[in-house]
Amino acid sequence: MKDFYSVGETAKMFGIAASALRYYESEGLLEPVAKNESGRRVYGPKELRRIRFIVTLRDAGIPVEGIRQYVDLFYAGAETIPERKQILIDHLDRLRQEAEHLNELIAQLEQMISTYEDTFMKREMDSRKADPDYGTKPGS
Amino acid sequence: MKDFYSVGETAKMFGIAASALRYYESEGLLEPVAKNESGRRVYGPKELRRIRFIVTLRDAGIPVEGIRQYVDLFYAGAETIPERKQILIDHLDRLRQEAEHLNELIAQLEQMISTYEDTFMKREMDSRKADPDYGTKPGS
DNA sequence: TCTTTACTTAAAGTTCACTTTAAATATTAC
DNA sequence: GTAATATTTAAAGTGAACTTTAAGTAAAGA
Repeated sequence: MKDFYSVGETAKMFGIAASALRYYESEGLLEPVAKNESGRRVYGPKELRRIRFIVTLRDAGIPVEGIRQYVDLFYAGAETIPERKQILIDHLDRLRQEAEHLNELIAQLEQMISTYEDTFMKREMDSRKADPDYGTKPGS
Repeated sequence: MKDFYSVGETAKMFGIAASALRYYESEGLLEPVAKNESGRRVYGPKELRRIRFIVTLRDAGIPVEGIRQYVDLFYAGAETIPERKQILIDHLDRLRQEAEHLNELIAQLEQMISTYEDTFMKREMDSRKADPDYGTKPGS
């Protein structure tokens, strides 16, 4: 279709806010975007590719600062390819650890919900022994 | 060992900050903690059990506000057990979705790192065609 | 005893990633 | 032509979950 888009159109394309695009630019994730005669940003195919890349990494949980470093390396040239790769590998490690932790939490919650199904709720925060007021309001 | 602990000792026990304990108290996750003659907080077995419960739920990603609701239900009595259970089930669902999303992201990053191992880094943000300056600094 | 460490409160500060606002200009829709 | 919508900037605001600060009191260690 078109080759060039406004900030609003571009934002909609990626499901983000126009202000987020300006923010990415201000943070150096995107090079200064070209402006038309009346000072409005014009996004071409090159910008769209970079935005797609940024959105992917953001979605993967890489912080804006990390992406900025990555982009800086990109501009530093091909000799930074191993370093860039390492950034992705490091983040992959973090994601895997996170996934592992998440699975532990899931197991813990499942335990809370099913194993103690009938009795746990009576003991969750206090045992009957320790809290004879169980089941009554604090001041009653 | 001891039956009662200071805020600092208690915090250390759970690997959180003393200020976090005061914060939880201020947010109604913990009932007002007893104070000694000189106005300092004293944490007994009952408090320790509740703190362990709170820390577990926080670790599971349940927001402070959600835990406050849970605690309120606890004080409302045994008839709120189904509702409390539902809160945990709802959060379990959220965790499972999160885990699923995380696995997709992991697969995506693995793809980025391994499938395009040798060529991807040259095409990640731009293709050669679209960016003939690839590998040089922006202004060169 | 002297000093370092721990605790108290209320209130302000922090971090991250944006979002919102304000005031001005420009474009689009009717 | 006019009104509504979109854009611009810099700067301030947001939300969550704490953390830090300030000013004061108390307890513990040498």
